[in-house]
Amino acid sequence: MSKTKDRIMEGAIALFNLYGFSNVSMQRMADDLGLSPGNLTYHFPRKEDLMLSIYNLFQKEILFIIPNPEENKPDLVVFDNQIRAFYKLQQRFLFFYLDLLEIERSYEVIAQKHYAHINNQIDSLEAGLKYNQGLGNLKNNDDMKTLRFLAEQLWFTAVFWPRQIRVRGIDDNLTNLREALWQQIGPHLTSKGKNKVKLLLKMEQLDLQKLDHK
Amino acid sequence: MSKTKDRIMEGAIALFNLYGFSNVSMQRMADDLGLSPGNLTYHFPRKEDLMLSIYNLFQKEILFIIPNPEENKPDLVVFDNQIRAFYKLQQRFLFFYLDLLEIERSYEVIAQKHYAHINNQIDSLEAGLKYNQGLGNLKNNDDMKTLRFLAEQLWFTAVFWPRQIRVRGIDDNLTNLREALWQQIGPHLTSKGKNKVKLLLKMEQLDLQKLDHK
DNA sequence: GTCTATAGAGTGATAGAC
DNA sequence: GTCTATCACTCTATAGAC
Repeated sequence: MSKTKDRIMEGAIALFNLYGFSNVSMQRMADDLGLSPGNLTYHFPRKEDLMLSIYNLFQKEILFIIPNPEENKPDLVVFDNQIRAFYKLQQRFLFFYLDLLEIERSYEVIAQKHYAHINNQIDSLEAGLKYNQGLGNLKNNDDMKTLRFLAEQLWFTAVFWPRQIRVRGIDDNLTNLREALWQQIGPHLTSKGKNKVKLLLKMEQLDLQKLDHK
Repeated sequence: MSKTKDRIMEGAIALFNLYGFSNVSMQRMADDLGLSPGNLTYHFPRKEDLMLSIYNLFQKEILFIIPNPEENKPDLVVFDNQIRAFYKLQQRFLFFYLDLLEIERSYEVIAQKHYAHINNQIDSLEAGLKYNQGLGNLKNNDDMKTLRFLAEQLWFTAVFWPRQIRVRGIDDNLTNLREALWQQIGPHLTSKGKNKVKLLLKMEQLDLQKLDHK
């Protein structure tokens, strides 16, 4: 991968995050990156080619955080760490979560790829929940349908979080997302699971207090 | 309100729903409505003026379904009807729910108006939940924070529902939305409330069976 | 109220010199 | 690999005749 190609991709991500995917033209990108438009289209002939490269990068990075269903075995602590890592990645590819529908409308190829990706992500979440059911953290009387529902709900909340924040015009932070997600899991936890989560969130508060005193 | 003005607004809503707000130019609208561009801009000098008129219409219609917090006293049956009416309105102003962020990014005036509207809607939902707590349909040990959380979650689910559907490339229907919302309310229902909801959803199934036999 | 015509800026994408 | 120059198109918005 050439150095310039890399620079263009990272620059594009930054600009897309700032102004929104549709509001960054190839022209504007070239200006901001100190490149000629001709050079830009030498590396990425069409805007779609650039988007595709960025999309592949995105998918590579997210599969590192939330792996395929059969490999996803997170206990509650690991799951909380997955949320944190996901939030970070979401900030990095923010435009993607904000403008996803517009991107899908423009590029059919990405739409098709992403449909499959979403199903895979929800399957992974479901597998993780089932794993915790086996560990005794989640209630056993919850049937398959309930866990599937919960997985879809968690995906929904996490993925549309940044858009919701902006649509409402309020401030974003990781704590609120984590709270929203754990709140949804709450009713499905066993008492064992509940204690683990309480400990998890209490440790968090202690850490925060320590930071405050610094 | 002039007849042409009305025709333009309804035509614009239809086109926005079909192709997305950003993908319908004033030019294209004029063509599709059989009007000259000049005539269009006579009635609505800027695209923003048209959007503002549509937004005001939208707000008028939605307040008829979900009134202000102090007037919102829905028992569980009424609440279910509110969901149905909301879904219908959401289909009518579909583009608004799909492209809200893009509209807010383009028109600061609408953004400001809508921030307030959202808070009002969530307040109404919360008031409705509290009312049902008083009726004994919702658990009494749920504190204020929990009900607020639930109200935000319900708003979130309902508002981003159409976008989620499209982003995943799956088919939409009212039943799935209702199921998702009742699923979230489920853990907070008293046994009295649970029975009412069961009855509500069972009656629904009977109705559907009747329709099937027709 | 409705029309034609057009300004002026921005869009993605290409050609060809160096 | 990088540049300048430019095409063909679309966008919002305006001017002025009828």
